[in-house]
Amino acid sequence: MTSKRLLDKKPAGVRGTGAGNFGYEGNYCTKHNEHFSAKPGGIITGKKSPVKINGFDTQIVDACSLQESCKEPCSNGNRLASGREKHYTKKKTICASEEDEREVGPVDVLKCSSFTHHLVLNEQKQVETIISLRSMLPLRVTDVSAEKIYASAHIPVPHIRKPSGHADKEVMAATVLTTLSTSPLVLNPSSGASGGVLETSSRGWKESLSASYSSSTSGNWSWDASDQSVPSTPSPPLSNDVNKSFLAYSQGEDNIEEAESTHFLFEDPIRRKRKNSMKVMFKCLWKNCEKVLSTSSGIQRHIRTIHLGRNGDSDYSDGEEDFYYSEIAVNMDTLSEGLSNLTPTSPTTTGPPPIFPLVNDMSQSRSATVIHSPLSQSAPSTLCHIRTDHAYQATAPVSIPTVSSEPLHSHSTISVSWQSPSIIFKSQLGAVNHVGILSTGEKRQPVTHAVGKTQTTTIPTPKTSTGTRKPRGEAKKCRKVYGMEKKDLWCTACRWKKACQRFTD
DNA sequence: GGTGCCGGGGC
DNA sequence: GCCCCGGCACC
Repeated sequence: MTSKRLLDKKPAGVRGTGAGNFGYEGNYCTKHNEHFSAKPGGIITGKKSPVKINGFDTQIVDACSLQESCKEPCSNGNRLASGREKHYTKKKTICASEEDEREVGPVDVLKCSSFTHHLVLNEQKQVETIISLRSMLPLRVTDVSAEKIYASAHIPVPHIRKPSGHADKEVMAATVLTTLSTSPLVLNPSSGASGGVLETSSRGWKESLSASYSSSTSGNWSWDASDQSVPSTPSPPLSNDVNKSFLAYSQGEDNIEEAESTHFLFEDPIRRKRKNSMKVMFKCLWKNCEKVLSTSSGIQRHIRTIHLGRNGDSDYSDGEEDFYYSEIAVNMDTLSEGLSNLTPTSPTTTGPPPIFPLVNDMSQSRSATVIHSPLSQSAPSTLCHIRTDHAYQATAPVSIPTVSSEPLHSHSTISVSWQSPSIIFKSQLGAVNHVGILSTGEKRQPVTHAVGKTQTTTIPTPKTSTGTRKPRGEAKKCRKVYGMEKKDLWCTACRWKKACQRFTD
């Protein structure tokens, strides 16, 4: 998901935060795999149980107004009431901010103490929504017209802003997210598994909290003005921050992607260099459909016509298509690299042509796997051997057994024999599934990390490209063995001042 | 200083 | 893709 897209969505997401509006309209921030179904009357139910958070009571909302309000904002793409199983795309809109809830005034406000929380709405019907943590951020867009639209006649619409504590929480949330987004734990792709990210991020979150806030005796959080430098790095626009950092929480795999966008925002030269090779593609998430198109309009049209059975010529879109496709970033460099690596260019290359692992599994597990594991998906499903005595590029026999029959999240083992730098295979899908930060384009890794390690250790990190140099081999090289006078006996790599291929450690 | 080799450039 | 070389780190 691109930050841009989120930004684009934001105005719609926060629209109508006026009084009386609970901010449900279109602001159903969901996790990817959250499936909702619509009950008669437009009541949306989720599979999760309602949760009371921090002891706050639930809100009472007129169901009709809710229904009404949840239709309108679907302009942002998250309409939930079609009755059809929705495949939510990763591009999510900004949830109703807590600002919304604060505006409500007397109505008790749910506090977001977890990544998602659910609002239970009475009037004999249950409504659950998932509202993301980022909803706590001060996204304040006052739209009077939206107020009119969404304000329910049945809901008392206090215009009194609920004071104190909520604003503090808002600031706290902003700081938390800011801190997260600037935390190396989040930014560093080497954090590995998403679980680790969550854990470490959580820790940093707590630490940053304790560092950023001082708690008064009344129990209210107070902002320490002297500590506003806590987000030690220049903060990008807060709205971007919201997206990035929250996703680090709620969408484990997404943090990779989001971290990438973070780098964009921070103008990291390295990232920016690679950014040029990134191309956003749009993948149809419809079951058994792996259509990937380069334009959103194209994929929308595809979904409309193929899957929704609508008139494809019509540009009219109610946004439903948005649920059925996902943006994926394709690293064109690694794409080409992977293809060239997998192509049996060497006469000694054995084995069948690489078969790209197919997206069936992907489409089933959907976006969660889109950026799941770089190597498990990037490696060809066949055992790929490359052997050549010549080219230093091909270096050594590299076998990458991967198991296409296993779940994608199972770890593939990478075995690289002898000194050769490990070749990170990037098949087409691998490149596609590599989103951002994992696709460093690095082909070579220090050999010390290459042998007998799982994929997590072979995932290139930006740091590996700088600073760490391959230790010098102990074995004599062609130069020493043959001497300068017999340079023609040297291996090609030695002649080219590359890593010797003949005498390896 | 010699060596290994990475990164980059020319063709 | 082949070939070369500057430059850097290691020994």
